[in-house]
Amino acid sequence: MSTHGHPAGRAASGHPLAELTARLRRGERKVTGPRQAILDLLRRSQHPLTRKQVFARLRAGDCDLATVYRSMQVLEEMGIVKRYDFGDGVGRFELVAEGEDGHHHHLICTRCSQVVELDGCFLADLEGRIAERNGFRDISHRLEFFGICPTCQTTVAPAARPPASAGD
Amino acid sequence: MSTHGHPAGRAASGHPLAELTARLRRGERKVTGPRQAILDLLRRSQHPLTRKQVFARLRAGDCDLATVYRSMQVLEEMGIVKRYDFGDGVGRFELVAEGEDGHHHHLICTRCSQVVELDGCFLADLEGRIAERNGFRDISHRLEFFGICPTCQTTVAPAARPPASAGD
DNA sequence: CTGGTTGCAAACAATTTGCAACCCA
DNA sequence: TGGGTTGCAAATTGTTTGCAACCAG
Repeated sequence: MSTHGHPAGRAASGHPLAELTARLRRGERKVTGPRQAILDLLRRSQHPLTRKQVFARLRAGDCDLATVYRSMQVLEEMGIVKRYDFGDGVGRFELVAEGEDGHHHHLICTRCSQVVELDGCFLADLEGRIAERNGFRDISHRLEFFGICPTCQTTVAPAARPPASAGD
Repeated sequence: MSTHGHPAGRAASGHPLAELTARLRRGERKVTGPRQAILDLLRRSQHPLTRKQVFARLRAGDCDLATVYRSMQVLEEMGIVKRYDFGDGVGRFELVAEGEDGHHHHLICTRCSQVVELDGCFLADLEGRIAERNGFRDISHRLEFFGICPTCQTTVAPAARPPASAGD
């Protein structure tokens, strides 16, 4: 497990659109225009997108905002996308590779909102220990890192805030 | 560092109301009725509360909902409370002991929303490694654990959902 | 064909803001 | 007394839902 850089098989061209739509069909769902547009958009994105960002990047008329909401919900239920929370109360969605659970973490710049994908997870043992000590089962976790990226370190501090807009 | 049970000096009677209001004064803020009511409420709570929960538990007329929003913001800016996100998009607030940063994690039951406070943090070294490899500075993180608590394990599964209402 | 989907608008919910009255310092 | 605070209401913003028209299978 590496703890830096872009992941190997995730994001970008790693998901042919055809494979994604096939997953929809297999799940008894229809392959519609809006869904293809959304999947194609996520497919070409390296990092998680908010629903508003997805809507904004769609060509006007491609899909209604309400449909983006409904689609993300369906895709999440089917395990095709996974939702991440960067602590600002806005859900962000990322494609999950076929057959995987998509679990990984991010390093987010609190100045410019740049996102670094961190491969793998390093908390398996800790998680097990915590589950045991507290008698919990089916344990999981959410973990994200925040900091100032190299670029922003050389810049005069703008409006230091938790991650939010920047990419919109 | 322990990884279980209720923390030693946090929560509950650990914060005399007088100490809290003193912190307000020191921060050039006024000690008002609503603020005292909110602080007293947080003081007696073992776990983080949402703004709506705070409002609901106040005696009617003690404070307006808009004031709860404004107060939590002031208290957060002053470092008197810290916000936690349990992944459901709802901010939860917990008092921070004088002079501390309040950093710790939670173990949340996804069935009944019970919260276990986990003392201390075990990611210092990992955090440093990640910062170094990616050239980030002022790094921090958010980490929460989820699972099924002992009680809910013996119960017929209700509406398994991410943590949300339950305590409202 | 036909039921899952979508667009559109209305309904809800959560959070913010304007402003005059109020009250702590 | 004066400026930070508050209550109340209206304005925003984010998310969900009802329903008739539509279209993928």
